[in-house]
Amino acid sequence: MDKKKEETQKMILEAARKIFARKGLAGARMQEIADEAGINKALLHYYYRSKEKLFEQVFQEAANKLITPVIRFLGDESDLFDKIRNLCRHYYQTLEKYPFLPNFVINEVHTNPENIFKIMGFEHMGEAKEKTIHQIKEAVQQGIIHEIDGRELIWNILSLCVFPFVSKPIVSKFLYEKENIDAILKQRADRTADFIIQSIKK
Amino acid sequence: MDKKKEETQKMILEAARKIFARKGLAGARMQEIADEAGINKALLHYYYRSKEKLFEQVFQEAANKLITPVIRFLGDESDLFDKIRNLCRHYYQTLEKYPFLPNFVINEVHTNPENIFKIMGFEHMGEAKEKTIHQIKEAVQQGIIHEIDGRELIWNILSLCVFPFVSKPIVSKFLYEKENIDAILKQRADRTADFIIQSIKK
DNA sequence: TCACATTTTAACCATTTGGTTAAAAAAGAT
DNA sequence: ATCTTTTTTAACCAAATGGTTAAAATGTGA
Repeated sequence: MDKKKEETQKMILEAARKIFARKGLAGARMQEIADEAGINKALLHYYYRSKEKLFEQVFQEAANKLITPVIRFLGDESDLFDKIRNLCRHYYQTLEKYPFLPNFVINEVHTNPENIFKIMGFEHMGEAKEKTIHQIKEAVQQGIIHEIDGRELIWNILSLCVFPFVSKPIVSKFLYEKENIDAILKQRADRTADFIIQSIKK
Repeated sequence: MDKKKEETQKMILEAARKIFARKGLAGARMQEIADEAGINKALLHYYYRSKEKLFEQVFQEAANKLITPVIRFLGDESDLFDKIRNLCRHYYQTLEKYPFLPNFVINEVHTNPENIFKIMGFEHMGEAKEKTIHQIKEAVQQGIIHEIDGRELIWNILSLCVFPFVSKPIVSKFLYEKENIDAILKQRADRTADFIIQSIKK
């Protein structure tokens, strides 16, 4: 009995993910989510009281899956180059599964930033971030990599990992017209890490 | 008399830009745009018949300002490294003036891609793109740069130029907490070009 | 079969929102 | 001053949409 309950809830969440990703919070329609989930509006509200509640749940779940490992990678003891490879692989792997996530964040961070920052757990980011920035500074001083600001490097990594997913529809149209862009994206993870390491390595 | 007409039209377009950027097409409210422009809804509809028309105008104008120069840069005869520097400078300069543009494209390309592709003039992109891709291939063969696929390199440039603007609110929060992020963004253009060139240069 | 939980149906409500309209008012030009 | 254009006011409409409700139907486990 509980199985069925959980199953429908999963169906709903999956449908909500899809629709919210395509349309954003404002653009998404409860009816559309219900249709996508193969149920009706009444049942949708039976499980998730309101659109906002549903959105929050979907968003939080996805954001945690992306951010928690990032914090872990930034904070661990591994070598800088390994760290970059780990981060790239994680981003590409996770975003392959949740390609809607960046659009989510981008969409909603512009509408109500305060709320979104609360939902995304940025609490433990501080130390992890500082650790990596310190590590970069050391690598510069030791002459392992070229002079670069740690935050700038992190921002570059983020850009090269996330934007390809954000720009997928456009790039697919004007760069990879008839090819399978998902297959191409899949191969990018390690090459992106190489691109970054090549740029900073002395 | 015509001056006033044009002025209000400009006011409206500027207000619409702001609101559409923050809320997207679906999230934007005509009343809000009217308020932002300092006029009333009736006058708004007097000048721009419908929300869709208004959006199309705003979008087209902005998109052209971004894309037309890109096509020019991709298609010209300059050296590959200069080309990269030109592209980075153009993106950073233009997006500093129109930071809403990427969100625009991202938002709406997910809702109705066909329509958006029509509005954005991708017609002349083909040749320009091919020219640069060919140039990259030659540079690889001549041993000037490391082995890299032209489209991949272009995608990287795009990511490093556009995503910083897209991610500004988030990065501002968790990387540059109390600093002036706009000032930091401004300095990124040339350093981004260097980062790219450093990565590919042999 | 009985009791209970899940799901559907379908009507309904309140609010928001894009858009219209017509008349009055304000501003400009001549 | 008068004629025209721009702008405001304010009421209004229709459609879409989030959300509710209650009863019927369906399924499930004991």
